[in-house]
Amino acid sequence: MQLDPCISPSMMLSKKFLSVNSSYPHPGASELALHEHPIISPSDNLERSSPLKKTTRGMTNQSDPDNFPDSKEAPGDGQRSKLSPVLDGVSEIRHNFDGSAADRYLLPQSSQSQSSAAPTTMFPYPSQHGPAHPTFSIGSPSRYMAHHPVITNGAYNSLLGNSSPGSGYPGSGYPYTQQYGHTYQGAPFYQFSSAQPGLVPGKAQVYLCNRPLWLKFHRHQTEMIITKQGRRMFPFLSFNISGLDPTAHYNIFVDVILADPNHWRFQGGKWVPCGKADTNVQGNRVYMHPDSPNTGAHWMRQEISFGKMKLTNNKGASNNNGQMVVLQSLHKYQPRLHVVEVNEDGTEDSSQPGRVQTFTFPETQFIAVTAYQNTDITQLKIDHNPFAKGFRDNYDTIYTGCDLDRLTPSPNDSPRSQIVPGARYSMATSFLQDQFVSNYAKSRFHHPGSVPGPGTDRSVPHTNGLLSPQQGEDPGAPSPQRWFVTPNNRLDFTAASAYDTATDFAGNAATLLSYAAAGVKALPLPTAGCAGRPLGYYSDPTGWGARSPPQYCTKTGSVLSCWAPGTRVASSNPYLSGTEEADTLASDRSPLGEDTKPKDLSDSSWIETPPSIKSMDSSDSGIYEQAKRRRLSPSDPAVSGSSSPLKSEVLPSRDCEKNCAKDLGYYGFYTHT
DNA sequence: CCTTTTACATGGCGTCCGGGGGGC
DNA sequence: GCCCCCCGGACGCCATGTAAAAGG
Repeated sequence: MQLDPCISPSMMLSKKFLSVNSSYPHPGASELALHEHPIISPSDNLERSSPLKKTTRGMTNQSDPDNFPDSKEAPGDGQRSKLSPVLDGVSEIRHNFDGSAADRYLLPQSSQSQSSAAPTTMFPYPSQHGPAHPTFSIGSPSRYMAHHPVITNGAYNSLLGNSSPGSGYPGSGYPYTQQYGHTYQGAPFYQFSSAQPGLVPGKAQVYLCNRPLWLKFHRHQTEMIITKQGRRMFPFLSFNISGLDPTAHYNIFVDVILADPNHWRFQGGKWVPCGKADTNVQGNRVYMHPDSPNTGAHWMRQEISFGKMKLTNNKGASNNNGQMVVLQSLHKYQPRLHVVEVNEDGTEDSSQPGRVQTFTFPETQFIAVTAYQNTDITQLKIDHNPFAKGFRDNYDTIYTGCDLDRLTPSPNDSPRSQIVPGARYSMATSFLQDQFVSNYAKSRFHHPGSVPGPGTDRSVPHTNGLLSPQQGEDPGAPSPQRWFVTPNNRLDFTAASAYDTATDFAGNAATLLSYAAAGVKALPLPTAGCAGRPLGYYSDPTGWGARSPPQYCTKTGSVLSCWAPGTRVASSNPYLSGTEEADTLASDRSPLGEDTKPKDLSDSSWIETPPSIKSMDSSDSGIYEQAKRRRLSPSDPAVSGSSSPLKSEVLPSRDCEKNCAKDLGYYGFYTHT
């Protein structure tokens, strides 16, 4: 992989976003998005007076999401219906970042093309037959309500206006449809025009809190179950936002649009396009966050979680359930986050255009299915979704990794606390565990000898399956449970300044921040290796840590500027980029003293391969193979041999260290591009 | 044959209720 | 004896993936 110096954001825009005139972004759009992250000076983001410095007034952010689990109960429902669109000069930002190495190194166009030349590639990124992302024109007011595939003149407000009286959510009223229809019509992939009157420079910076987990799924082509009654997403969408005006009011919602025009089928262990997507799908495609509308301070104070958002294939559900997003099975979708500035009463001020910002995270793409196709995805879901603990019957039996720093939910984790948004943000331990990425999977992803390929066919037994999370424990990685933050004590982006001073810890700033933002509950941290670890999340200047740092995307003037904190290019930025390719740089990282400590954080925040698992993986140990099986017989020697979780905990740290040492090999694997 | 639907088992949380212990 | 608090069990609910049946 060729790495190029940072390209100016404007260049990126002109080349990547503005020059696209085909109906769809080229087949590798997703990959491009994953690898290209224009880098700008953080100062650009401060174009406007820092909202954080402003005095907060009229805050109405005390609503407890838990009190409004349903759209019907959400405050301000009535107001939302009054929202009017601001379609002119909308400040829309396409936020494409996944934290790839591109955060630091931008791929040349040629590389981009190449990367996108393999539409069926499932690894490291899923097949992107055809465009991976919907395209839309900022200049097109219809983007918010285009009825697929035809863009209608409807407007954002009209959509809102269509909301059923009983539901404050646009869901029922949002005739949201696929946006990629825009591209069908040849609309520019991205369209920014500084000449647009009223265009407000991008203010918000958003990052996907649970991005590492998303990436894990993304590697295998994420699948999301859709049912008639609705199924929650897992991983669910969770964001942290900064750069909003603390006193201004915003509506934040997610819509799900077709990522490409294809109908997909899982054949031969991989997803392949099969015919055209059904574009005549009706139903709600929007999920308004229950807290909407609310102040910027509210949105920035905590994590914005969409854990209650449900996916359904029941078209009728769109009329009576704002929580439901109607999708079609075997279609690929792309969720998007929209931030709309509104008046205090929740109405949109049409006199001030450019108050809508859209953020797209390619790694959150998924294919809607009624039954899991790829067993890898199934296993990932089981291993990471606390609600699926019942299927981890080998969870605590065969894995002997050092689970002191478990990254994945333990059997004692609370699924609800992890998922329930709002007040339970303060109980973010749940979220940490739930959305957090265990290390184990990475081992297989990074195994030099087993380049992750397409998922196995469901009829095919696991031959290279996944290890249980427990096995994936990284001895050195601090468990999210051990990262503690005073409840409701948000670690704002400003806290990132700590990155400048602390070099002892490498970590996932994004994750930490998200957790902090969520108000991670303080937990006793008896573990020596982790106890006393400060709340602060420190990056390693060497680039070792912070693989998934907050990635900001903002727009300065007409320029879309995305950057990953810590990008090496922007030396002034203390953050480090968090990318898949970043892993490849691991080998370049200078040792950080003790193996386990500095690396702990990075591992914890990233999906590093747990030493224990890696070693097994690399050695093709029988245990590893067994671990990959969905179910293990308790009588299995490998299982009974380490039946107690405690046993794993008392494993000599020496073993962990030894295993950790082996990790380098895996990191190195990706180093060679 | 493929996809979708449905019933089922599992796990966990919240609520309710009763029992036990302690204080007044 | 009364009241309060704590604890634990029962129950309901929710969410999950699995497996079989049903549908096209």
